Amino acid sequence: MGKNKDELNDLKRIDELDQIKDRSVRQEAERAVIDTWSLTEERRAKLAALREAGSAFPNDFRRSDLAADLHYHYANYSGEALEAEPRTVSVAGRMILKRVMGKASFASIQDMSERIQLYIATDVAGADTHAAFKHYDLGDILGAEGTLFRTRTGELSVRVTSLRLLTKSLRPLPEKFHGLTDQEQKYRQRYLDLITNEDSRKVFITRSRIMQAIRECLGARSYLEVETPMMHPIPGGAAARPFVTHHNALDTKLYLRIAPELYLKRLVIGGMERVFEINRSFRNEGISTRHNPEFTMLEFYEAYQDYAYLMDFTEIMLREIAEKVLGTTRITYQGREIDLVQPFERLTITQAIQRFHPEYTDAQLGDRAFLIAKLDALGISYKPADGIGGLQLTLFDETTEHLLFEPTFIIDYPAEVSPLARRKDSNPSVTDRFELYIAGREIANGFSELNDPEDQKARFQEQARAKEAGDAEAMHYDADYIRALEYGLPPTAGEGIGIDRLVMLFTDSPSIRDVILFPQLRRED
RNA sequence: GGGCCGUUAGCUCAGCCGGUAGAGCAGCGGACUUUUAAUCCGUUGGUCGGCAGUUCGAAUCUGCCACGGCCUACCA
Repeated sequence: MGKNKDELNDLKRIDELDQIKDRSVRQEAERAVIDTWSLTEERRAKLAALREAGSAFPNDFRRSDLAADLHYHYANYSGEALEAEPRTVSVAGRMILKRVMGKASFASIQDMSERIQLYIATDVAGADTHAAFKHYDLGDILGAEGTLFRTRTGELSVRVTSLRLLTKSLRPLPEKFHGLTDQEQKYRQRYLDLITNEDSRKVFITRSRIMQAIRECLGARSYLEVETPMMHPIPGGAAARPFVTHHNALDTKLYLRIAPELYLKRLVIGGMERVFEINRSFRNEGISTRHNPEFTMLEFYEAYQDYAYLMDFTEIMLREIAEKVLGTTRITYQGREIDLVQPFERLTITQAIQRFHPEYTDAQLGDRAFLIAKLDALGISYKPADGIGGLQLTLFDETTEHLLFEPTFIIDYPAEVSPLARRKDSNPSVTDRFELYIAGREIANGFSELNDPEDQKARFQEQARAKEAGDAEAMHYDADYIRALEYGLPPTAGEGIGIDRLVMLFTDSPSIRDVILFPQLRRED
């Protein structure tokens, strides 16, 4: 970057100046350093003056109202009504617009809810207050007391009687009209993005409401929210490469969890028949517009239910969230509309492939040699050891997944790629499992849980063999989990929902970084 | 990891076929008592991402590097 020199950098450079022996070169360099400071210099001087005068960072101002509450509450009050019966309020927030005139000025301050306009007139607030105000800078945190009124254009405003500078801002804000547009800076300095871009603020408010709606939805059905370890001695519950760390006192290797699944099922064994967890999982894989190394997942488990129930429930939950958060089940994503009120289609992997590629026959999709030839021809890589199911899934992932814009459950995943899912009674080579796709992306993954400890043991052993053979994403053998299963896991259905992707969908965000406050970026040096 | 695009004032951006840097906002000084991206007058501010090369001369052309964005590959 280099263009955003912070104070530390400047100090570093001043330090470096001492190394410069040649006097004229040094003077030149000193001037350069001071230039980078010039924009904050003025503000630092103002802060110094505040310190001289007494309390530069007061903490005794209390506000009576939030901007949005005032706008809402007085929406129907005319200017006359407000003048007839003056309402005294105190408001506080960051000054984001400033319009100074000779003897009266306007400022817009922004609090957590919204903006409200201040009117600072010499004849009401006093000449001293107005004079002081003129020296306040955009970005300063102000506290104001006054009475409500309406301006000529009808905007609800506070006619200020007293005004205080609560926190001096030393750095200038991004340009007021365009705001901050540089993507990198939006992510790195999210606070600036939040100050200047209302859209961005709204995304994170929506995110918070989605979390709340999920908790309400599950809470209403007697689910217990729990927190299980994020540091795992044996990573499990998903096929993914983990992050590795080390515990000093225990002198042991620990992994950041790739999924909470195995711990949550231990809890079901323990009698918590309905549990859920919303928190981060970590996968040591690529970063993209759809992947952040740490991502938020909801996982929930309910005893005495199966994957068919989960599909019904998922539809209900998504509708409930949409109604609560957006007030409608119709969402627009990147210009296309999705109505969650329609029942979601349910297709097997081969049905889905044939839906978009009718040229494939049942016989071809059931023929291993054909699938291999096709994948080779398409230049798609696959695991040579895979059976028909695995190859079908690879073909699906590469040719069909991204076309599933309408909410669609893909059902009956092959057992070989579903080591934790229960086998289908009518066909043990597939499982009672589904994945939900919306807007071409996997949003959820659920199944009837495998609760046969002996089958689970065999599947772990198979995974361990694959790991030996070099599959970095294959699962570890987890003896403790098998021991837990041997006590008896009731028949259970469990599901994981990628929260970040859900939020992307609900906020019409094209990138996962737009819905994560501080997405992982390369180090800034 | 691969492909494409980008990096110019604190912010948002111009800058042609190479001739040595511009606007708006912010800042500073001034005018203005209902503005709202306030307006008007004046003004400060730039190692043009870094390094090297071509050239009399590079923000501009070339190469390498750094960082970012988008697409792409594994995954949710």
